[in-house]
Amino acid sequence: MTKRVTLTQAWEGTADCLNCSLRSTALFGGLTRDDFEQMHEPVEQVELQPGEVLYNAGDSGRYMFTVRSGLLKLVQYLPDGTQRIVRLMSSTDVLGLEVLVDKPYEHEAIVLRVSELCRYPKETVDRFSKTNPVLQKDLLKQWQKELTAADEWLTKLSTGPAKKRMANLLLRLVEDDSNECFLFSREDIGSILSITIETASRILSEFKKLNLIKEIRSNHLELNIAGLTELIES
Amino acid sequence: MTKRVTLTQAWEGTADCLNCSLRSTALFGGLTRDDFEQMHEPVEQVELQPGEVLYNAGDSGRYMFTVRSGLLKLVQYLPDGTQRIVRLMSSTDVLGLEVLVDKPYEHEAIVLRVSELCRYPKETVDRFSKTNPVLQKDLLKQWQKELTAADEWLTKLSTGPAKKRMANLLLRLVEDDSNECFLFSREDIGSILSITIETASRILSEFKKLNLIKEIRSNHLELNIAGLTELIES
DNA sequence: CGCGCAATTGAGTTTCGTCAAAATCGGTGG
DNA sequence: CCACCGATTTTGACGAAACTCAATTGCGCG
Repeated sequence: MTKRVTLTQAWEGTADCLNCSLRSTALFGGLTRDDFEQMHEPVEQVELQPGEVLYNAGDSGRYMFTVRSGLLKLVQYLPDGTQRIVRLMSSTDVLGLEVLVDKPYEHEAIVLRVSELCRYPKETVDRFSKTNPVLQKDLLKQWQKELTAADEWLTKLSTGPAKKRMANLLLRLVEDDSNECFLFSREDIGSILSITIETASRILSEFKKLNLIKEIRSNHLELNIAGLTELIES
Repeated sequence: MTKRVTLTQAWEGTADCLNCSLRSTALFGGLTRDDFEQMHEPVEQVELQPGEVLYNAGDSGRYMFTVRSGLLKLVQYLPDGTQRIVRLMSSTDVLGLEVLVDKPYEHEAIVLRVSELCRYPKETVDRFSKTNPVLQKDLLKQWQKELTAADEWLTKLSTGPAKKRMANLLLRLVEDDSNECFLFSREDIGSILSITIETASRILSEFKKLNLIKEIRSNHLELNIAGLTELIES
């Protein structure tokens, strides 16, 4: 089991949205200085450590979150107790969209790597989206982004033989414009690809033998992108 | 391969949205008589036959669709040619939300059972959503509905052993308030559960032996709901 | 250095896919 | 009405892939 640490850290530090480096790609890109000054409740910013739980499935919260940096996992559980990671969230992704339509959080959100998040109440989004068509459209875009990600998760990471799924995962984890990526625990890999930790380990060992990957240092891989791509298309 | 029939049928018959029986649950539930009269392009209605293709992945269309009755599948393809059904759409579901954010259709939409659809251009939705908060919220709800469905598809129909996945599929296909359901081709079942047609067939045979299902007539099943539920939770 | 946890490796079993053959279904035409 | 055809489904035998259980190794940290 992955460690569970309840989130005790206080949300401290009001974010400086106007000078935010992500502003153009984030949800509040279309808001003006005036808008920010009119907010009843400021956007708060926080840094979270691996293992911390942002929220639990079923919680009825009023907060939404934008990822500034880092990586989180969204987890759901099956009736028989099986755990499944249904999405990975990183920079510019929005967590908790569902509270906007008055639903409780649908996943457990757990931090995988040190992450910086912005937090804002749904009322803020609600209010500005009524009059601001840009925010309105950005909301739809975020939702569509998540839906596309969900479909890709299904087709690329949950269909076909485990080796191809693993190759797809590795390519997805590549930090842009490089051929390197960081891995996480076999437990998490298994829960993403729906395989056991043993199979995950075996496949990675085989990939090393075939020179498809090279372990630079612990959990830091150099990928043979061409080779992995070929494997997927075969 | 499933049959492919191109959609030649003309869209005929303007829909009577004001008296639509689905109006309260559909996208235009919040519009008034005035709104409907102001539409540049009317909502059109059509009936489609099994096998007909509503749109292809990659098509850049301007139409969205609401399912009045029937059943359609949304299909995506993998690099190696594998086909995967990523969602089933039935009454009150909306197809083609992605055109609202100027994306081409992300799936191939194919009719599984005789279906009645309403068709409307995205401009209509765009225009009314700007001023109509109800439609605005309904849009978000539709998106969230699809996202939830996508997550459930992943956890229930794509995780764990094939028998449990099949049981989950059968329970999902139950016509409400009964214990009966209609099946489709083994090909489609396979493409939903990511198994071969042979495994699909074998599992159904075994379910019959175990009295988990009973075939009333061809592809029409009576389910032992308690038994299937137990299987899933074991 | 040694403890604890995660990861790897191995052996045996189960599940599922592949290939091939037989059975069934639906429709068509004699 | 029945015989026939093609397509789909079912069944069987075998092999490959993935899981389980168990033992071992490796790593981080006190």
